[in-house]
Amino acid sequence: MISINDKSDVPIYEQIKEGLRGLMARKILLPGDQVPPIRGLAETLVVNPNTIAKAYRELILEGFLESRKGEGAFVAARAGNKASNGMKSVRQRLIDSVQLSRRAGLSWKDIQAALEQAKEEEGGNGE
Amino acid sequence: MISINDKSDVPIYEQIKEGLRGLMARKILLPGDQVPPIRGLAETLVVNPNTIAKAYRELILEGFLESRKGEGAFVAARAGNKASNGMKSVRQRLIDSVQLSRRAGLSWKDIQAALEQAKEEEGGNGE
Amino acid sequence: MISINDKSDVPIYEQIKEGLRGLMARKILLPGDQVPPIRGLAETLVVNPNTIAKAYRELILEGFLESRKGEGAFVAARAGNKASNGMKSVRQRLIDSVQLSRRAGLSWKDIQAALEQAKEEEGGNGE
Amino acid sequence: MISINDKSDVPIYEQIKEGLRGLMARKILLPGDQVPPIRGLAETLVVNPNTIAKAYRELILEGFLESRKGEGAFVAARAGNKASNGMKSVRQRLIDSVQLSRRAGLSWKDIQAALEQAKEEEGGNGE
DNA sequence: GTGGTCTAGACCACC
DNA sequence: GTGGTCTAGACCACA
Repeated sequence: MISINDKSDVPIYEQIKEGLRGLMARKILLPGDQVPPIRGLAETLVVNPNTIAKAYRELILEGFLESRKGEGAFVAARAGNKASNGMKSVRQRLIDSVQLSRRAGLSWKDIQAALEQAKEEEGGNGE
Repeated sequence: MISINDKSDVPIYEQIKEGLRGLMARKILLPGDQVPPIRGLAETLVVNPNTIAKAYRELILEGFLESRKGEGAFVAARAGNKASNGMKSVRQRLIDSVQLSRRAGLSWKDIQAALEQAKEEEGGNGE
Repeated sequence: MISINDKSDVPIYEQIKEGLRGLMARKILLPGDQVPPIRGLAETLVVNPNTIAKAYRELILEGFLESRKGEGAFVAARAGNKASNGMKSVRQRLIDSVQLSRRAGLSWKDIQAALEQAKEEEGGNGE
Repeated sequence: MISINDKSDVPIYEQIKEGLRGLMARKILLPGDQVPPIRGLAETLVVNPNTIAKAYRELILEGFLESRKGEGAFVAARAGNKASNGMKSVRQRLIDSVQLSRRAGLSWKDIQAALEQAKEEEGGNGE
């Protein structure tokens, strides 16, 4: 459902937030759906439960999730639309990353090639 | 020679390291060449000399540079090859970044658009 | 745990690095063990936290330590073996130093006497 | 006549000074003897002539050498006796080095063994 | 002039 | 609380 790259310099809790937002934006997680319990997700992702808790807490503050005591956390009503907004930072980070690669000497051709490689590694299905 | 984006969340000293490694990989800086003096580079990049020193020191530890006290820092013998290898990791990081964006819900079209934006922000001259 | 001689011309951060590597090589610090927090160690050794941070950072780059943000720094998996190897270089440096003393005209007797003096200054407990 | 270890962290000019002082103390260089010309010694040791010049300059200031314009530098009258005094710093450095090794985890036995090894590498003739 | 070390103190991110 | 980055400025060693 969500995958983590713990070698990335992107904080784990951010990766989780973005993973969940992505699932919402792509309508895989729909309003009203329950998101995985903190403990369970922490176990499957092998991260500290506090880290999951932080991700959920922020998503709640940002209005993507709602928590119901004793039941768990659920996707909020208009989360799908909002999720597209939160995506700006993801985009900016990607741009930063490209610019860093440029400064490190990669040509645009190299970068395009890397992009193709990422596409292939994923399974090659365009979207 | 090297450019810095101090708004990026990539540490300045890392940007400097990668910039220099890029110049080595592209054979613009050749073994034996002197790299700019710490204080001078600090002045042109408008950063603290310690930050440059940190970058240089790590490049020395990694074998890309050699320093001769009182003389300056110089590109090490096999720095070019090592830098080319290091380039692979830069590339890998870019791929990681793209994959992370995908997981966060960006479409390939979004990613391509972000790439174009990065190109424009840079000045638009393809390579 | 670690002792510092700030009158030595060996940099403090180097003394700290070697002290820690020694503890690893002697299996007093085992893989997974947490090393003292930067600020705490800085306080007990009466040095600037940056100096400790520099030592830790280099040990991380060399693969002896791992750091987890917000948690602390920990002894890396195969640190013990690496440290034992590193010990060789310590030994070699000692040999270099002895040979330098010889070239400077010290007799073997002088050198032996110096060794005894070092032993006494330490507290005299053989090992 | 003199050998240099450019991997040592002892400055080259110090190694040269100590080498010369050692030759004086051991009566190999006698008062009135001419020491090698700066250029020649720089060439044989493969170091910067400035470095030799610095060593000579300091030895002159310390009274070990005398320079005669147009002729070269010569061992001063009572250099032999004085040389033994200069040896204190050499000794101290050796002690520092031993203490550093101790802090790095070497046992006294290790250190004694290293000493033996240095002796053997030299040729084994006690003095 | 060069690089190397150290201090003091700030601010940030993460847990 | 933890480590990470950066600044400002000092002092030293070397060429």
